[in-house]
Amino acid sequence: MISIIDELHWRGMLYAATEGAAEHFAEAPRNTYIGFDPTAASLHVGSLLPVMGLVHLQRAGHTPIALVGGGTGLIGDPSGKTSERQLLTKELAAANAEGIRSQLERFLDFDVKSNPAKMRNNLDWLGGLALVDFLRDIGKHFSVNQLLAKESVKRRLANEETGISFTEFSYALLQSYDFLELYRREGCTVQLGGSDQWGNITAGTDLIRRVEGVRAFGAVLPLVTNAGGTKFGKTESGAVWLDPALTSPYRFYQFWINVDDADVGAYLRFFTLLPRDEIEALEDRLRTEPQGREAQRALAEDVTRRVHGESGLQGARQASEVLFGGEIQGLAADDVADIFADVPSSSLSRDALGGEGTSLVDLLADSGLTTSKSDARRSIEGGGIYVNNRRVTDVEHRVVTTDAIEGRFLVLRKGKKSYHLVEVG
RNA sequence: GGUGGGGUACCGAAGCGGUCAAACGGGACAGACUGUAAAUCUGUUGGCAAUGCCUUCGGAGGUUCGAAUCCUCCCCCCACCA
Repeated sequence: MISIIDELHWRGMLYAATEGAAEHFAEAPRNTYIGFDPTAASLHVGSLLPVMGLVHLQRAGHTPIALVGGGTGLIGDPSGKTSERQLLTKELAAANAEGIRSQLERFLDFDVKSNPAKMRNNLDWLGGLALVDFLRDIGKHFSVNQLLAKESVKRRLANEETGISFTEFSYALLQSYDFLELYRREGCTVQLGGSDQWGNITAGTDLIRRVEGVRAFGAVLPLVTNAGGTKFGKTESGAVWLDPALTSPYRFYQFWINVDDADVGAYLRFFTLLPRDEIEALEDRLRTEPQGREAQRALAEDVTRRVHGESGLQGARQASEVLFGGEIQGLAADDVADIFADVPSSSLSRDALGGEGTSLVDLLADSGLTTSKSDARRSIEGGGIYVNNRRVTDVEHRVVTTDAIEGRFLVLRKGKKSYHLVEVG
C-alpha cells in the first residue's frame, strides 16, 4: 500500500503534520476527517485541495470522513478572517450542507466495501448540545490564556474596530469537540485541513488526549497560491464553482486551460491523480514546446471530467476548440447551439433585425458583454469586438437578418475569451 | 469630552473659485506580440438621443455669473490630549 504521507509529500500537499502522523498512518488504515464549511450551496475550486486530500486518503486505504459543518457553520470560524462573519440561518446552513454532500459524492466512493467514505454533519451533535454540559465537560479543558495567544484571535483583538465576538472566540472549542465526537463515534484519529486550521486541529488533538487519553494526529495542506499574486480560484466573474448552474462546464474548463505556466505543475500535483512520471513529462513538454499547452490541457481535462463527467468535458472541449479555432461561418446552426450551450445567451426577436437592423452598440450593452453603450463604443473603437468571430470596427455598425447564422444565431465576442450567443426567434 | 487632521471615481492619491468628468499610480478592460501563458508596449477606464447634454468629489443647505474648491449645520474616520 502506498503511504499517504509520501503521496501527499511529493505532491507538495503536506504543509505540516503533527509528530508521529506518518507512523500512525503506516501502522493501519485510519479514519480521517476534513471539515467543510457550508457557507454556500456549492464548493468552489478553492475547496478542491481538501477534497483531493480525502480522495488520496481513500486511495491509500484509509477511511475518509467529510464533515459538513451544519452546526459550526452557524458560528463562523475566525481563522483567516479580519472581520466578524455574517451568521447563516439554520435553514440555509442545512440546504448548503446538502449541496456540498452531493458534490463530494463525485469524488469519493461511498459504496466500496473495504473503506467507504463517510459523510457526517456536526449539527447532529452540536444541535442538541446542552450548554452546561459542554462548559463542564469540554470548556474545562481549554485555557483562555492559550486561546488568546492564537494568531487568529490576536489579530482580531488588536483591531479595536471589529474585535471578536464571544461566538467566534469559542469556535476552536467547537471544532475540537467535533474531533472528539468523531473519535468517539467513528474511531477517527486524524484531522486534515487547510494550513489556517493548524491551531484548531492541534486544539482537537489536545482535547482528545485529555479526555480520552488517546493520541490523535493532524496534518495540514498548503495554501494554494498562484504566480500572479491574485487569489486562487477567482476570476473576473467571481469564484469558480463546482456547481454547473453557477459555473458552466465550459467556463470551468477554461479556468484550468488558462492557468499560468508557473502554476500548472503545482496544480497538476494538487488537483489530478496523475502519477509522478506523467506530471514530470508534462512539465518537460511545457518547457520544450509550451505552445502545445499540453500540461494545461491535461489539467483541465482531468479536473473537468471528475467534476462534470465525460459528457460535460466533451462539451466544454468542443466549444473551446471551435471558439478558439476561429471560423464560425461554416457551422450549422444546430452545432452552434451545441457549442454555445454553456456560453451566456440572450434572445432577440426576428423583427429587430429586419429593415435597418439593430445597432451593434445596443446589442452589446443589452447582452452584458459591455457594461454600457459607452463601454461598447470604446470596445469597438479599440478593435475588441467581433460578430461571428469577425472583427467590427465601425461604431455605427448595424446587425441585420442576414448576419444571423441560418437566421437563428449571432455570436458576439469581446476580446479573446468573452462570448455571448444571441438567439434570434 | 478637548484639540488638530481628514472624507475625491473600483482602490490609493492630487486638486483648494472658472480652462475639472477631475493629474498621477494601482487595478480592470481592449489592442500588439505570443501559446487562450507570463513579461513588455499601446489605448481606454461616469452615463447618454454624443463637436453637445446629464450625473458625480461624505450629507443637507448657502455665497457666487460660476463650487470638488468659500461659508453654515450634520454624519463618519484618524491622531494627540483627557
